[in-house]
Amino acid sequence: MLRYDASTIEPKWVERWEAEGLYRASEDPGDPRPRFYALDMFSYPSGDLHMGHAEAFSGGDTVARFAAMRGHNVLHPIGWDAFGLPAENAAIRRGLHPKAWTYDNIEQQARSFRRMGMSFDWSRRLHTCDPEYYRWTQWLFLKLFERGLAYRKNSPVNWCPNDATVLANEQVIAGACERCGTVVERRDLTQWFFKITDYAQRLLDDMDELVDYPDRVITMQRNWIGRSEGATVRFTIEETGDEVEIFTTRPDTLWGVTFFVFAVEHPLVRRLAEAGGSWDRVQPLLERVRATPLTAREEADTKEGVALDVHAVNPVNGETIPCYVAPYVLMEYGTGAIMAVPAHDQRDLDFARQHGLPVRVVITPEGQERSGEELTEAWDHEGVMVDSGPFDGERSPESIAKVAAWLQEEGRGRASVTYRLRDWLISRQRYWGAPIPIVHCPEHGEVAVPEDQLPVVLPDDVDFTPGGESPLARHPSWKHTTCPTCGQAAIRDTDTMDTFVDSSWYYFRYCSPGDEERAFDPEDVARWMPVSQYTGGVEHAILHLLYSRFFTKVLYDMGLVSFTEPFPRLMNQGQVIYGGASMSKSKGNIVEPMPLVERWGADTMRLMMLFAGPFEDDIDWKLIAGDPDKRPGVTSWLGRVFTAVGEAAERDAADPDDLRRLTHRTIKGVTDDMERFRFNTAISKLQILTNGMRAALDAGAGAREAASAVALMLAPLAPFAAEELWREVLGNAESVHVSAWPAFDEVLAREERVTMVVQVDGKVRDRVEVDADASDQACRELALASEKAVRAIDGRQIAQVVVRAPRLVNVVTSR
RNA sequence: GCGAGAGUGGCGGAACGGCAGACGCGCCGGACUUAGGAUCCGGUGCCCGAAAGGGCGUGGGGGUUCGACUCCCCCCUCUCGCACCA
Repeated sequence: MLRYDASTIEPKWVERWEAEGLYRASEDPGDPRPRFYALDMFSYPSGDLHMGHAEAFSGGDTVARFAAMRGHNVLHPIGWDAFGLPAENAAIRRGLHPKAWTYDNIEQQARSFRRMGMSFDWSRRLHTCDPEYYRWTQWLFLKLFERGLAYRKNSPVNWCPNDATVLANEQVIAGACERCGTVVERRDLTQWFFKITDYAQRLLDDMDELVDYPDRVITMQRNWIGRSEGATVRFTIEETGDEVEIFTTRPDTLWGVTFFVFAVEHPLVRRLAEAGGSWDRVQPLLERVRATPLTAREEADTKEGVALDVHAVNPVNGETIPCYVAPYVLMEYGTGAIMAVPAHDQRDLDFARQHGLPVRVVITPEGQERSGEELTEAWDHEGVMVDSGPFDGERSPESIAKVAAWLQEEGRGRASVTYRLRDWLISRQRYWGAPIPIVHCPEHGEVAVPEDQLPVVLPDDVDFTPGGESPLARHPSWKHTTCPTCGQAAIRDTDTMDTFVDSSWYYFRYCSPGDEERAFDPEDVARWMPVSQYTGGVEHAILHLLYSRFFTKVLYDMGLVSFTEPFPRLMNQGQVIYGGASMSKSKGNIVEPMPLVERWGADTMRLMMLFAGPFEDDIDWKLIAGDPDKRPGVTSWLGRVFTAVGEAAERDAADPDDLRRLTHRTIKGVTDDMERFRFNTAISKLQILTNGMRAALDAGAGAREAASAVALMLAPLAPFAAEELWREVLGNAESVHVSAWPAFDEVLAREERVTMVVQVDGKVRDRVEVDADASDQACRELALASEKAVRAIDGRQIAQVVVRAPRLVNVVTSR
């Protein structure tokens, strides 16, 4: 009897596949096969592979293998997103150099990927921390700089006074530094930004091209970009004559404005406070807010604010209203100043009540009077405009566009659009990243490093522990250079780029691995891209995907690529959790995939992941794993597949008809499931076919056709077992992974006899075997002849008989 | 607060508006075994019943339909995302 033993099968095929170059994408221009670019979100080398990798790459690899068997020339590359803070911090904790730590992890992960049997084209392997790679990251920075899409400005950041370093928002936990627990401060630093806001509208519009995306990713991106339509209106400060613009989505409430509020960072605040004589009251507020960490700002309490003691003139009615400065108005959104309409905005109402400001109702529910003084909740629903000059009686919200048009005519404002999206801050005052290829010249300012001097190499001999300024700035010689323009002494930019810059273009590089002349060859990219199927975690639903979409549009504008969306199809795997919570070291609930692979095999690991449920759903390992020393269910199944295929291979008899029908029905169903990434139901159908083979073999019949079909369909899911069966047991010469996906015979796939359900008044009373092509009339007669149905009808009159041949007859009685 | 998604046996999960619980795990019983963490066979939603059979069942309540896990409305719970966005 043929026994299944992963430990002898799997290492053997890892080596043979490698020797045969089985997964190398073909660059032969004469290759007639359609291309298929199967892309997995590349790995971050923070240690060995974890369960999340195991699941995501199991799915991605299944997609790639299925595409290959369906006749595609598949590009399935792998690489490492290897720069960045997590690696740097982990290395510092261990007293290692980030480079050594990172490359060690990459090697470890690469070994694990091989052991798992991933069908990668290893010849395209890349690491974003290689100078050969980040040279082109720097080149892309320069291209953005040339186009005015990379610029420097002063911006507030989170600052840990103990570690003396800037922290990313994600590193601030409850207002404190994640490493030392010190309360984080706010500092203003000059930083590099990418002008992604220029592309806000295109990033929205082009979502139409994302043909197969999870809805929630679309929604999250849409919300993140946060487009709001409304109007920009110009108010004048009475005391100083300054003109101040505000953005509002509700220009129809302009006649209800009773005060005006500035954000604390608004550039006019100090001047106005001095003009109004309120500076001694305003200054403490500004200082307090400045000292508050950015992350805590958002939770800051309600309606504090200070009167500036100056006034704004409402351009629609000439009214004079008091001005305030308050933290609830954000400098980052709109213009950093707002018109306040307490009757129709809850925040404004809260503020008005706190500060004793008037409330004026200008939109009322149809036919109702409302007094502002009695209002407890702002009215933000539709209604009719009142006390609104020329617009009295107009219906809101339809009137919004009319008011905006009128503002424009009158020269007091204009219809406008505002986005929540902000420019992408890419500066990091940390060591482990691609240096920003800019030289600061005392005479010429920010000067691009000439392309032929790239890469600006990250030096190894750096004290990279955080401590006051960029580690690169502390290097004794690195930053000293000459200005490319004038040759005078100049200083390199000592910041490095956000890791997300590295990962925003790696999928282009895969198309032209090792190209020393350019980031990628447009012809290679034209041949392979856009990506056919992108697979990865939903945690990248916003940043990585948005940045990649942005980069692609910039490259399109540069004429280097002919498409504007890099990933029209995206598949998100769920997370692997444990006991309802994410796995983490502090919870002590981490389960690693490699021990499972060593013990039961990579095929078992893959099948456990894919059979656990729909690919996009979370997997709670605690619920599906069972005893780690006991043979998992999917392993037992592979064992049954082996014995059945082994017996079938030795038997001469033909497959019996009912097994043949089951085989073809299974091919049809599994093909459909695979196309829709329904791996769990595909596996279930293969298990049913396995059971069918067992029954046929036990009855003394053959099962060779079924055996071949099983081996082929198993190939994308359990590649080692499938290969062993295909080549060693069934005696095929070619690898199962370059064999054609099985075809099915429509006639055989159709069922011959089906179970017809007989219902009486909607309740199942009998089941009758009928021919699959039975007529309505025949089904009706059979149903009415059913003894059980007759008993259930119990002599009542039949009001209606619903027939859905051949599956169902429902006899409705009158009562 | 706003937005999105999800609630089905002991568990993971199946079900073009038409047999609810496929497939698997677990469990129960049996076979083979020195052994079982191996393998094979049978059973397994809940309740009543010896059985035949009957009743109840997809978070709760309404609705549409001959027929609803599926479609519509309201509510509850959970998960995720955003969160003073003017």
